[in-house]
Parts: sequence; structure tokens; C-alpha cells
Amino acid sequence: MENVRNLFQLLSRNFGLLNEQCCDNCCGQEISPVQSHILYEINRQHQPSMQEIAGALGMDITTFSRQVKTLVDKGFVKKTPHPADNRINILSLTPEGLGIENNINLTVNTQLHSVLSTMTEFERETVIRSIKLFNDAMQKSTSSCCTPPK
Amino acid sequence: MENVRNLFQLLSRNFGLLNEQCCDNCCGQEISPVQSHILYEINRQHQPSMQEIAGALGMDITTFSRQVKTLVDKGFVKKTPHPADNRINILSLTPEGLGIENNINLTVNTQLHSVLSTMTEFERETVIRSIKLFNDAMQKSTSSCCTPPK
DNA sequence: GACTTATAATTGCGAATTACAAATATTAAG
DNA sequence: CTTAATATTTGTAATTCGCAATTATAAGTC
Repeated sequence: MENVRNLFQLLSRNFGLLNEQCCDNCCGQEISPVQSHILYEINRQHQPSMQEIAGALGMDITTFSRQVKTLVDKGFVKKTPHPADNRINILSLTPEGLGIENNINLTVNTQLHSVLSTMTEFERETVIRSIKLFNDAMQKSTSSCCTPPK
Repeated sequence: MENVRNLFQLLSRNFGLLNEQCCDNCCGQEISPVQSHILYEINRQHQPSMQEIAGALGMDITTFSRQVKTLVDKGFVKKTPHPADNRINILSLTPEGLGIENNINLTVNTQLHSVLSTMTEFERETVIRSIKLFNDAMQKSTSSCCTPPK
């Protein structure tokens, strides 16, 4: 059995570092890697509730609640009560939050493209397609983990 | 410019979850994801010093020092003074530490292979080769980040 | 409608993690 | 021998984390 863990251990480490570096470089002290994940996911989903984002990120809901609170205090996230169910809060990015999110996007993309630019066109496309493929497979496989069956 | 951040954001998230899940499943309470990274890197390098491991992981040396201390207390890591320079501590895994590391390796590999098993042989090999390729490119590109020039 | 149960989110709390600044220990340089 | 440099640890305070308990709202039952 080939040792694929090696590959992914390095991959996750590298990306983790890149992620922190980005938070420092492009957002100063105003955001942490975890918070960057949260902004990303709020932006991605359509009118998500707290549970939905926390679930997607595999975060404990109480930890998530506090992180959201600080993001609200910073003015990056807005909580809107669900019109049909007052228990639920709909999360959305404020214009400032969206600005930060776009900033991160740009910075990370630039860095990644700089890494990818050392490859040939063919390699680059293969790599991108491969990761897409892998993510899909992963999603199917781990969906049972983060969204408990009941 | 294609949005490659998307891919890597999901990738790192998925692997992060998988990593935590592994720490819970295969090691119980006795190890955290950060500590798993440390064991991995100690095992990988040849008679590494504290600085070398902390540098490779991009960790603050004081945080690293404390994490190593808890790993020593748990009996997974050994610190040996460098014969020629008493300031330096050489890090190594104890038999128990190596056991844990092998355990993690096996568990993560099994899970990853389960994910990869949904692909065709060709896809699988392409994915593995691609990640290898990308790690190499990343390594070259970020080496300046984690090992500051001086 | 009153009462119980279920769900969404927050808060109390203690433990673990983090990083800056300062201290310690050892070696190297002049 | 004194000073500067390097490796590691400790003081300390802020942040993060997750379990248990709490609050607030909604849904189900009689």
C-alpha cells in the first residue's frame, strides 16, 4: 500500500502556512485562519444558518458561535433572524467582510499561481484537475463524518 | 486568472478534518493534530534539532518547545543533548512514539486509499503524481518563508 | 391552550494553545 | 576574559477550544 499520507501531510502543512502567511500579509491582525475559513464558507453558501456553516467546517457549534461573534464585532459578518423561525440566524458578509474575503482570495490566488507558474501548461492543468477530482471523492467519502446521520 | 484558491481551501479543510478524526479514532485523547505533525517530522528527519523541526513546521520556537515537553512527558519523544554542542537537543521518537506514528500512518493511509478507491486506476495515479508535483513546486516556492535567510 | 419535547444558539468554565518578551545555558569570537 | 551569538526554556497574558448547562424559540401531544 503506497504511503499517500506523506503527500497529504506535506500538502496540508504547506497550505496551512500559506494560509497564515496570507492572513498576516493581506489582512494584518484583523483576521485569523479559522475566521478566514468562516468568511469563505459564508460567502459560498446561500443564506446559510449558523449550523450549516459550522457543520460544513466541522467546527464545534459553541466555538463557532464565539468566532462569529467576534466577526460580527469586527463588522465583517451580519446575523439576520430567519423570517420563519426566530431560533435560526442567517449569516451573511457585510461589504467590509466581502472586501476582506476578496482580498484573501486575490492574495492566495496570486501566491498559488506563482507556485503553479513553475510548471508546464500541461502539468498545471493536470494538477488542477486532479485536485478537483480528489476533492469530489473526499466530499462523498467524508460527508458522513461532518453531517452526522441524525 | 482561475480561482485555484477554492480547490485548496477545500482540500486543506478536508484534510484537516480527516487529520483530527484520525487523532480521535486511532490515538484517543493522547495526541493532537499539531503533535501529530511534530511526530511525523521528527520521524522523517535524521537526528533533527528543535530548531530544525520547528522551522520545517513553521512553528514558533517557544510554542514548539512546550509541545515537545508534553510529548516527552507522554513518553513519545526523547531529547538527547548534541555531543558536540550542549545547547542543541537532538529529537527522536521513543518506541511508543514510533508506535503512535505508525498507527497514524496506517489509519490515514487506509482512509485516503478508501477515498482514492472510488477512482479509476488512471485517475488515482494521476492524482498522486499531481500532488507530488505540486508539493515540490510549493516547497521551492515557500522555502524562503519558513527558513528565514538570516 | 397547557405541557412536553426538540432544535438553534449562547454562556460558564476550565483546559490547552499561542506568541511576545525576558531569562538561562552554552558556545564562539575578539 | 569579556562580549556577542545561538539554542532552548520560562513568565505571562491573550486567545481558542469543547463539554455541560442555559436560554429562547418552535413543534408535537393531549
